[in-house]
Amino acid sequence: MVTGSCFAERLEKHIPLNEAERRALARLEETQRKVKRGAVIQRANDIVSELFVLRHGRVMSYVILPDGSRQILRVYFPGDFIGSASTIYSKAPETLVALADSVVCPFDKKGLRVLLEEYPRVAALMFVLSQAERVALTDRLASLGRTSAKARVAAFLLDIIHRLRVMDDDITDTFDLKLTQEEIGDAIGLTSVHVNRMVRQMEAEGLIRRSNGSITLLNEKKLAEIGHYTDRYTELNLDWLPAA
Amino acid sequence: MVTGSCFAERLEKHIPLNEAERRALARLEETQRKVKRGAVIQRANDIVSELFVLRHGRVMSYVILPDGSRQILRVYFPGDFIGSASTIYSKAPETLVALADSVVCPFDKKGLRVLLEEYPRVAALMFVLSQAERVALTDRLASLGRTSAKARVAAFLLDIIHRLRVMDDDITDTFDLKLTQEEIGDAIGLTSVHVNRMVRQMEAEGLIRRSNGSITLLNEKKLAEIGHYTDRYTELNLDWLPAA
DNA sequence: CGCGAGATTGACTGAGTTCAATAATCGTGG
DNA sequence: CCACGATTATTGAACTCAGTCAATCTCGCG
Repeated sequence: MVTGSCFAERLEKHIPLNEAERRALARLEETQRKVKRGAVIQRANDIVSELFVLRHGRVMSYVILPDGSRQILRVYFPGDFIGSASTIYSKAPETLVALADSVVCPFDKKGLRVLLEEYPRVAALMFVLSQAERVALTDRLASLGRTSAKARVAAFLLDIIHRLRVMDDDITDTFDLKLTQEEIGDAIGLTSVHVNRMVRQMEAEGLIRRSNGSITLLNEKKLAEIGHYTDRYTELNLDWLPAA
Repeated sequence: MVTGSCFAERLEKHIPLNEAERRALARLEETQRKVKRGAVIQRANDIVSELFVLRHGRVMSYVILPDGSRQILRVYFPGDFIGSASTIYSKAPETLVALADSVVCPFDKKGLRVLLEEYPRVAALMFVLSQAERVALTDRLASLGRTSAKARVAAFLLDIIHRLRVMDDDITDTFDLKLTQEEIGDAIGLTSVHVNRMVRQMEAEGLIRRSNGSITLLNEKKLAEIGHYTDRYTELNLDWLPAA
């Protein structure tokens, strides 16, 4: 039997839930599906009616443009709600691939409907958290549109570590990226060659350290300055939502 | 007295509403505020608790990076819900400026709470439409990260005209952009000089025509091809939402 | 008519790409 | 546990798209 809900746990980082809400959210995670690293969870343009909560592991979403180039849209962590575009489109606009061996909990959008109908506070919360996603995306947009290669790498690394910290208090300054340099490039609009140059430069400057796949941020303050980075995950203010 | 709700009208482009829902939405637009072209509606980093429905005119949101460069995040049209980041942040992450003389309807986020609590179907609808915004942003992300200057201009123009068409059936192939070339550049991550080069090139190739501020798309098919553009506004499928 | 914002154009520069070759690492089967 | 094939990382050199700088032009408006 499932012990708890990853998604509820995430929401409770921001606002307390009551027992009924917690139970309702846990129901979304009743079905668990293991996916191996590299496996495609959802393919762009396939007909879908499922969405997912990511329970373990790591997932990315991307699109492939007609010329073959790839834009990675987002990297997801446990507790994230993914594939939500299927709530409005019958054909998936993006591909979902596991970056590490993962566990996803699929559920039909009809299941979401029941949740939204019966737990308006959860509906409000989900609407509100989708705003946080929106702001994160606009930050990326500014990063891609208006900052240098080095700034993009810095902002990307900071974004990842901040999001990991939301769910895992143990993380201090070191984390596993689980992305190749080519994937980093596809996320921030650079070639793998240039990502490499930036990464080595930052390493040479003592901003980061690398060993195996893991990265240590040696000077977060400086990195934030270089990347024009603003943390959008810790300062959420949800007091105005209905009480539990 | 207010005749109707711009926002409700927009929602009904996607799904029918009942009388009570319509009335509740109209309440969000009870207060109307006129803003002149160029006026700042909300300033980044100011403390805010208001959000807005745009009733008439046109508004843009942007951020200014520390080096002074600007990234325009989104252009808004009548019926759009703007400034929604104030639902989670007490300090505005972005600036809102009127691109034309406009009418916005401000309301406190507490007002949103009442709406979300009492009309779960509206809450669901708002959550779901925020997904459409998200997908639009990811399309822009792919555009900025992975496509050429010409492709970005093409995609940008197509995006604007498609969004105008959602609310205004009269629009065929001509529209007023109400943006300078510098602003277009700030929206798609280019300089005004290069936007100019692309625009003239596209004009010379017979893809668009310009007169005064208005633009005519002469070959939408070709433009969509160049810009790798996908229309995300007409194919929404919301059947699974609770019935009215 | 003159002013000022925006558009246009040309010459030059440079950040990031492309191409290509080599080195390091990883996963896997024997 | 090790060798081998396949990714992934690293580096150099040439190239190119878009940026920068700066001058000129256009047009709406007081």
